[in-house]
Order: sequence, then structure tokens, then C-alpha cells
Amino acid sequence: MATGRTHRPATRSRGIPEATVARLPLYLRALTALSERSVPTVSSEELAAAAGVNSAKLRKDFSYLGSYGTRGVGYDVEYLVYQISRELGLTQDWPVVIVGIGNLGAALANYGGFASRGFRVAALIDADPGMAGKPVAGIPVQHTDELEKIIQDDGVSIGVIATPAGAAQQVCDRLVAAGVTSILNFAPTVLNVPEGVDVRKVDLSIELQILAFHEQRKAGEEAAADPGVAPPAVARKQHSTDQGPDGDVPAVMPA
Amino acid sequence: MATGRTHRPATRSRGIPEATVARLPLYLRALTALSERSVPTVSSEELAAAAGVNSAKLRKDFSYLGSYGTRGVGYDVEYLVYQISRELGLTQDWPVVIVGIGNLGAALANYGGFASRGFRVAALIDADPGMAGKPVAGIPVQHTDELEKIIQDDGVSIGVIATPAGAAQQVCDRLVAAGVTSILNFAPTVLNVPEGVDVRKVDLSIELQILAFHEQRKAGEEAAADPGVAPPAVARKQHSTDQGPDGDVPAVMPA
DNA sequence: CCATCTTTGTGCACGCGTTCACAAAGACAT
DNA sequence: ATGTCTTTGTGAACGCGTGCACAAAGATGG
Repeated sequence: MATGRTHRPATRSRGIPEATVARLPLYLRALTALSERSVPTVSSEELAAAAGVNSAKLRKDFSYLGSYGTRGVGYDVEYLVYQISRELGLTQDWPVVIVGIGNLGAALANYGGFASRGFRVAALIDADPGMAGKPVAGIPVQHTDELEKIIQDDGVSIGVIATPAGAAQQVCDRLVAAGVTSILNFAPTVLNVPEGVDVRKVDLSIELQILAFHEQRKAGEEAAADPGVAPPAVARKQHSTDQGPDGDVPAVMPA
Repeated sequence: MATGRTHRPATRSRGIPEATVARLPLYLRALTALSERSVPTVSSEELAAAAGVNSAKLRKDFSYLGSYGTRGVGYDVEYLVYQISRELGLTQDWPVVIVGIGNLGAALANYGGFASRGFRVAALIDADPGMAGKPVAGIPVQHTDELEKIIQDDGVSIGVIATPAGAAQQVCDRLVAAGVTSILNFAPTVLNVPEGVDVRKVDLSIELQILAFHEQRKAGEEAAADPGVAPPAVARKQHSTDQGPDGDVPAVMPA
């Protein structure tokens, strides 16, 4: 999981478990695909396979939304698409600002999955004055100075941070002060936010590290008595990691 | 959380809980920062604050690695950096291939957090012949035809998929057939992989949808008796989501 | 060498999430 | 109308993860 919620430790919002909420977009995607193929109904078994989950889990998830299925038949695809969309709040328009228009910010601006889900890129913001006015994904980049004005004028409540780690907290503070209450953070830093603000983070490096852990374990299992690795007693308190210092500055462009 | 493991439902690898493994990179980042400031030791309380977690959780996490702390003092920063790096397998070199060099693929290729953690971009691969030879982040893009050869020659075991959804499964199959056993998937699709292959996924759109859910809930709480929303009995089985069809094709360039 | 003080390591309890397994519900055929 | 067959919805059990709270360990000072 590239993500993790910050704050609000176990708030089961309106009776729908957090784990279920996290899977709803998955179901929605599978259902949308079925809808495009004009499939009228789908069983929990089929939909679960398409979404890559257990069918019992899917049924329990849907049971939190209500009884939308028909026993002996399955679920009405169109109806379910509507219900999940509504539950997730995708039937309304969500203006989003993206701060930090480097490679990653540009990729996000171009991402097609946003517009089709009710998300509208209200503005692209970067700290580099040279970027100002330059169009990215058809939208002119604006300078950081405009941040507060944009957020207030467009009523933006969701912000995406794609800046280097060093700038992230500062950008976050300004976003929150201007009225943003949900933040998607791509910078490799822990963000401190006041109560009531949701932060979700996506960290590319962390995902790879988790994969490396499992990969190493696989390799270790093959050579069961792995020689050379894990010396019995490593000299304590004198190690210097030959790993170059990096400060976790991502290569995305400065914001 | 932008991620989720596929397959291997609850395999507690070598006694270290999955949840702990997912936090180790977080600790490592905080420790690296301390190391650069030449801080010799750190208490669980301080480190937990820096990593954004509970101190009891941190201590329990570390207890799975062994007893590396000193009571009354705390943890030796350098030593802990080494231990976690080793545990995660970051003391060795991990060649990685990135398939799909669009905006996102380019952002990944430029990402500084990779090289500093033992990950080396072995190759950039794209299906567009026009991209071939063009350097991205100093590395020339190679055509998909070369995929198998690259993986075998460099002994690549980790692949990153940043292609459109339509191409992802096919790319995945080829990666796996060529010997890749860990995949980081950015395409909005469920990947089917054989036993023994780890898949982690990062889905930008899903993260935003989860934020939208909470955002909607916040708005609903303010206007407690929210009028107009959630009509008591919506006409069943006749809804057409006015949401445009998209098939979840990301805007990243074709691979 | 002893007392005090700090901080770790962990036993324990609790709650969330997952999965099984089955009763209830409805469609459909006869 | 009745029986059969499919599939949902959920009660219950289980396991993992979290957080509390405290005993044990060791540092430090006298």
C-alpha cells in the first residue's frame, strides 16, 4: 500500500469501515468497465474476480451501503455504479490544485483518471517564476503567490503536493491556511496538519523498499543456509552505512 | 493508502509483520535525516514523532528486528540505519526496469529516492519506436522488443509498470516470463500474476476518491440535516451515471 | 556500591478486518 | 402454487495490529 491515513486513527465514517472505503474505487472501476460492455447484472463472484478480491469481502462491503443486490441474480451494474459514485462523493465536482509542476506534477495534470471521476484540475502551481504562464496539460502554470487567491476563489478543498520534500510542509501549511482540508502528498516527508485535515501519502520509494524486502526474502529461502549474509555477531555501534546521503529530495522539479 | 499487496494474503515473512515492514522505510528516512545531522542516539519517543507514529508501536516494530536499543538512552542512529537497511535488503544493488516512459515513467526515472536506496534504473522501456534512443534522465529509452534480453542480462527482478491500463497485463506477463518476481504497478488495472510474484499497486485516482469520500462526509456533518442529498427512495434500476466513460486509461504515454 | 532516573521491551487486552458457512430471499421452471 | 436452484446478506469465529501500562535493564551520580 503506497498510502496511509494520517490522523483520525479509527474513525469509522458513517458506519462504513475505512478498509471498505478504500476498496470502493476498485469496485467502481470494475463496474464501469462492465457498464461499458453493457453488462446488465453481475454476481459477487464475478465482480470480486474482476476487482481482485474475495467475494465474501465484496458482499460484506456492499452490505454497508445497503441491500442493493438481488438474491439468485446478482447486482445491477448501472445502479451499483451510481450508488458507489454517490457514496464516494463523485457525483459532485471536486476542484483540485496541484502544487509542484515537475515531472510528477505534469504527469498528474495529464492523468485522465481524474476528470472522469469528478475531479477537475482547478490550477497548477509552481514556485519557479519561469514556469508561470507555461501551459501544462492545457492549463497555464501559476506562481505560488496566487495560491491563496486560487483556493478561495474556486473553493478548492483538495490539494496535491508534488514538490520536493523540503518545500512540502510549507506548501501544506499555506494550503491548509487557505482552506484546503484534504491533501494528497507525494513528497517524501511526514506532514503535520491540524485536526480535521486529511492527509494521504504516496511514496514511490517506500513501495520499492517493501518489494525489495520480499525479494530478498525469496532469494534467502532458495539458499536456505544463506552463506555470507547476516553474520552472527556484527560489530556493534561502529557501522557507517556506505549509503550516500540524499535527504530524500525527490527529482521532481522545484515548486 | 495508495497501495495494497496482491497475493500472499498474510504471509508473515520471517516473523516480521507486514505492517511493520511497511513502516521500516519510514523509520529509515527519519533516521537518515538524523544521521546527516550527526545525531548519535535517539529515543523511541523522538524518532516516533519524526516518523509520525506512536512510540509504543515503534518500539514493538524494532523488537521484531532484535534488541537494538539501550535502556535509559535510546537507539544508536547509525547502527539502526544499518540494521534496517539490511533487513529491507537495501545493502545490495537492485536493478529496476521501468516500462512505459510517459510523464509518469519519466518522473520515476528522475526520482532521486531510488538511487540513494540501492535501486538502480537498469533500463527504460517504451513501446513507441519514436522514443527509442531518446535519453530520459540520462538513460536512453529502449524498445519493448529488448525487454526480455535486458531483464535476463542484468538479472532484473523488480519491474515498474507505468503504461496505460490496456497494456499493463501484457507487459506484466512478459516481465514475469522473463524472470521478474516483484512488480510495482501504476496502471489502473488488477494484474494477474502467478504464485510467487509480488505486486504492489499505486493508484493516483483511488487516493483522490478516498479523500473525496472523507471530504464529502465533513461537508455533510456541517449541514447535519443535509437537504437535497440522499433522497429517501431513489428510483431503482434506472439510473444512468452521467459520468463519462473512460476505461481508466491514464494519461501517461503509451508504452 | 547503591540509589535514582530514564527508556526500552513486552504481556495483555481490545478492536478492526477477514473469512467461513449458512439461512433467507428471490428467480425461474413446471 | 410449489419446488428447486442460485446468490445474497450476515452471524460468528479467528487473527492481526494497536496501544496501554509496567517491569526489567542499564546509565548516571554520589
